[in-house]
Amino acid sequence: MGRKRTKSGKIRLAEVAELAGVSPITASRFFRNPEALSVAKRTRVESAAKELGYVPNLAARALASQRTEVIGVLIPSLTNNVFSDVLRGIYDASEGSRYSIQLSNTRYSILQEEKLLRLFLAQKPAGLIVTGIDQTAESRAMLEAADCPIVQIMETGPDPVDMMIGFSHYDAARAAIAHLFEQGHRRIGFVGARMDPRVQRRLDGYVSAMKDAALFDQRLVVTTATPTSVTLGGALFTDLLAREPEIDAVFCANDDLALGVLFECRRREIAVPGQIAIVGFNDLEFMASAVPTLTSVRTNRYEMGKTAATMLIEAIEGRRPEQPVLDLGFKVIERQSSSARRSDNRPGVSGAGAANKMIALPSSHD
Amino acid sequence: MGRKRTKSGKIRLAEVAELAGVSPITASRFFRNPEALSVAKRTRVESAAKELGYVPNLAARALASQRTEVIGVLIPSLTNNVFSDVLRGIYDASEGSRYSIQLSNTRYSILQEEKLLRLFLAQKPAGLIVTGIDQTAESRAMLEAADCPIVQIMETGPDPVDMMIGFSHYDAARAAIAHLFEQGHRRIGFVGARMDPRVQRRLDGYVSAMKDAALFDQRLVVTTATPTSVTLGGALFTDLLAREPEIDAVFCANDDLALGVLFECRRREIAVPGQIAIVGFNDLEFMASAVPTLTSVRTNRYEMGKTAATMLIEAIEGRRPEQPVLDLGFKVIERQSSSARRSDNRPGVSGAGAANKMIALPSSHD
DNA sequence: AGGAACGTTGACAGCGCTACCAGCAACGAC
DNA sequence: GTCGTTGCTGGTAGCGCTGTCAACGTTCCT
Repeated sequence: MGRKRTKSGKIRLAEVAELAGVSPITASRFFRNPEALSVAKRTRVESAAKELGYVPNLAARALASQRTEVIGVLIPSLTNNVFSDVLRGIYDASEGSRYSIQLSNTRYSILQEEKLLRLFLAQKPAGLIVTGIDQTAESRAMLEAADCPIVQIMETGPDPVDMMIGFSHYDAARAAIAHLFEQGHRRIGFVGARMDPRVQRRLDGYVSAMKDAALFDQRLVVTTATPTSVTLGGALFTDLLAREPEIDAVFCANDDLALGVLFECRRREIAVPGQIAIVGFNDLEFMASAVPTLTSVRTNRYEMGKTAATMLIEAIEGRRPEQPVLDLGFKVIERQSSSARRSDNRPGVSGAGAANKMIALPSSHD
Repeated sequence: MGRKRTKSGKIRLAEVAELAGVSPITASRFFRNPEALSVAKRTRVESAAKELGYVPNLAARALASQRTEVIGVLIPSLTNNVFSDVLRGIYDASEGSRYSIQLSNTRYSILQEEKLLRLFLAQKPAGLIVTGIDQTAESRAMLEAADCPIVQIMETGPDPVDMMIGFSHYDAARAAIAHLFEQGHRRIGFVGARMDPRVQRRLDGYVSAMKDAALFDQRLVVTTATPTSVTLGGALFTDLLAREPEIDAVFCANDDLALGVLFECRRREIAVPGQIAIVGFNDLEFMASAVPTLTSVRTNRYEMGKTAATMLIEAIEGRRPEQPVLDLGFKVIERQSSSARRSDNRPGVSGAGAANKMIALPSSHD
């Protein structure tokens, strides 16, 4: 009557239990909460499972327990370097745990995010990682009604749904501008692409810092909804120069744009930082090795992903972190591209030689 | 008797069936094979499902049907730009289908890959995408025994497990070297990092091309197992120059290295391409916007991911592609950094000006 | 010595869905 | 008119695991 071996030849929990001489339910407990077993049975089940090469059937487990061991991750982009670092952190943290990552790409659309959220939630994930704090009202309601831990990543803000880990893009932008002020720059342009909420907040930080110094001018701001790229950095900078030839610095909303600006300067024989200083955002690896080296705002992307996933897993397992909102901060990494202005006698258009001399400038930090 | 509404308040198939006035099994069929229903019942079930907001329980479905709707993807790195493009293609292709992507990172370890493969296979995935053709014997055996379609991506080779989509890294490297030969370069260095199998094959292609021209010299090759980076490109190039100061071109195993070499040249005031030509690999976005623009070998990464996933899904659903092995090819995109050597009178060390003149050179393609 | 408290174990009854097969009507072939 | 054949539908019986609860033995307290 009782089926012996399953037709597919797969090892089931029942086989393990039989070999170990315990009931199936005891074997089941071994995999969920080993401490609940006596040491004798624990070792018996363990060796039986190993001997048979038992692998639990996740679908059956999910069905019976009414929950899955899936962590849903919603990010806006798969190509942006920023997110690949975050993702790597998330995957690293999930590795070795029982949880698996289910990734979806919102493509910077909060409507798409809402749709994906609905899909995820229907499968009762163990936890959820979502990007940012700008969800639709509907998404927000779903998140709040969800009976699983949730971490919002990439930025901090008031009113977290549950846990939150990130930093203030607004403050980071202000710090970048403050650094440029310190170095003696005054007419500082802003170059931004994609203009997702976090880039927007960087712009807000830029605007407020400039206004505080009574230096704000709308003509200094060039943005586009187009996805970011190095080439785009050059194009936006070209626009900026056309509007406002007298700028002495550019704050770029990300490093790709900054690199594009650097190349465009080289193309136009504009000395960096002699004539124009450049500051990027994120501190991608290449910033330290460009010529001149490029100043940027370092953000802890890998740590953000890793910590988010770690916190989430802890919370799933009932150990809520003492500190549900974490600000990982940022750091302005000062390099050659934003060194102090030397003098007023700007090098002429044949300034390529001058640009080369920049190499002699000391790299401030890092 | 029969339980009415599930305690969790969730809508089940039974509720949909009841509202539609059909048996549960008929409702079930609607979601798997709508054509099998009469038009009347089909529309009834459809509207009932919509009205109740029914979402199928994937765990139950997987348990009952003994298979999942998960496509496993094994890639070696999450940070490498190359893979993020491939991944984007895979996710784009899976979107809208019933299949979900389960991603794992082998970290360039075939042992790790074997472990992950075992894990994946135990959950009976609907299909599998694996990177490359260098699996362990054990992995290979598991793949061959797997009863699901499999696509190997990133390169082509003999003896596919099932389907395969990629290109020949060996041929691509040879084409890059042939291009440099055409431009008059002879002492061509090779710079490579990580040295995973595909980079190794690029090196093999380089070696064979150089040997064919009787120009091979072991001192021209600088490699390291270290993961690639822009900074590393500069360091490896420095090594190469120390070994062999008389080189006139560098073939970089990827674009990050190429950018690092470019920066190092700038730092050393070596004219590109006047004194040294640079060719990269992959044709990342920034290559077209560097100064000088950088020649690279374009590979169709996004298409590779997208086509792989599309082929896989087709195969899962029983429509095996007529052509199970697909070579997506490559293309040498000739840009300023590898333009023809002009003359023998090399510009002096103050060659930065000369480098700037490069801007005037026409960009060949793209 | 009695009883509470604890730690450990097992029986039962599904979780929500689908594979399998049987049934039934409608239709055409002979 | 009988017999397949086809198209559609439904019943039965699980898929492999776990939640719940009861039962058991042991220890410790009073």
